[in-house]
Amino acid sequence: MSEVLASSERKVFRPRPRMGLAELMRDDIVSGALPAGSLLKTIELSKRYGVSTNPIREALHQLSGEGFVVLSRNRSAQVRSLDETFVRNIFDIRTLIEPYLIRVFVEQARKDDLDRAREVQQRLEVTQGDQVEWDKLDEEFHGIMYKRHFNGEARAIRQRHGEVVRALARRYPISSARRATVLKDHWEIIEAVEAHDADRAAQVVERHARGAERHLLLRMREGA
Amino acid sequence: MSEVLASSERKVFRPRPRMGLAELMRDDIVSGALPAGSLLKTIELSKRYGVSTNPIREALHQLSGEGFVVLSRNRSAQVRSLDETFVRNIFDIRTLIEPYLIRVFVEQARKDDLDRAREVQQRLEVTQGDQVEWDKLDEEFHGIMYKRHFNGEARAIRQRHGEVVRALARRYPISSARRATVLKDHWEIIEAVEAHDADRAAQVVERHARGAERHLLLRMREGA
DNA sequence: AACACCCAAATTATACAAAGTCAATGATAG
DNA sequence: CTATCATTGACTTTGTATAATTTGGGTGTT
Repeated sequence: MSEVLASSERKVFRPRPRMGLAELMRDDIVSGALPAGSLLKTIELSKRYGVSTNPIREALHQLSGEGFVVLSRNRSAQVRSLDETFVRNIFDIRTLIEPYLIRVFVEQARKDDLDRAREVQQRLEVTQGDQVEWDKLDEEFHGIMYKRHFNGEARAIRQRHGEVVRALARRYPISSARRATVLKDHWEIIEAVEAHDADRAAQVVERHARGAERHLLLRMREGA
Repeated sequence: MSEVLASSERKVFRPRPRMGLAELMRDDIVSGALPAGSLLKTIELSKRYGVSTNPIREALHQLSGEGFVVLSRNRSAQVRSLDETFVRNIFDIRTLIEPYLIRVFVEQARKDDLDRAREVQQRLEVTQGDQVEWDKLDEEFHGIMYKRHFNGEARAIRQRHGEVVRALARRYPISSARRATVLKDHWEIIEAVEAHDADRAAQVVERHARGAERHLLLRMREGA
């Protein structure tokens, strides 16, 4: 019937544009490309990301579940502000969860896990300038210790919070002093795990998280 | 142009059916109406709930964010199994978060909060048979102590986990022995808060949560 | 200032097209 | 003859498009 819209004009069902529209949008939120408080209108977003409104709405629902946007009926979604309070909240939870996670690793750590951790740690030592590479290795280091924990819920919470923190850290890069402290903490964690000292490992991990929080907050205050 | 579909046949845009399709579906999941592991096909669901597939897809995304269903690309969503492992995982996290939450309440508790808590507690004492009423009051009791905590992320996690547990508890009702223990725990919490003893409050709350976990697991094993 | 009205945007319904999944079927090699 | 692998087709999800309708906020009138 209607040849008005020739096939040249019609958008042509991008098969798998998606390796995560929600992930894309989350990155844009945390990186500041979608500023806190801004109104996310589905049509604008659909233009911005080159998809129709349906996937946008689904992504918004997912992000709402994750706490990055606030939905209200018949109103534009709003970007959740990622301020100091938010960072503090996230790190409070992280400070509870990470010691809980590491205790299991102390008991179940295999030799090849520890070898891998040491290897990653050595690569961290020589990674100087590159923030992204550093973040990747740091996540891998901790990921080795948590990835086999039975509590998938806890792992998921830590994972989500980690993504926020990493994205924020890209905005406020790490100092070299902090890097040195991180490296020291990591070696101490490895030592504690090798010694099967769960209490010490948990304690170091907690201190490690608190240190990361303090450093990020400091950077946010002076860098904003 | 097309009058082919007369208004008699066309579904007529239900104006505000939705105060939570996702909530409806979540209840059906936790209550077992949508059995664990079953495949959630969007068309079937749209018939079941009397809406079109669009809202269904959005609800599925939200439930996926909340962890009740598992989405994989190009495959039907699957209902997450709410088994013992899941309960244990949730309570592990709850056992970390609730003591953290109560500590702030010990410091900030107002007189009217405590009065209200006592009032709710007295209503709990006389609530015998009604599981739903009991759950409502129990949630209100703890809600009083947590609702003003600054950490909205932690509150949200606890809230979500609480909903699951309550829904499961409807399937495996509480025993009268457990009720007595809960009442004793609650008075002990009130006492600790009044005495400004954060450590004791945290300790009691942790024990309270562990007790709830043990009781629910027991019921699940014998009741299934 | 109170009120009605209008408009932009969201919400829902529906239809259709493209692409992935899965299983059954059939062909082929050993 | 049997086991393995490729093809096919039904079913399902994912995406695009558009119409009908509600909602909430802003605008203008009294």
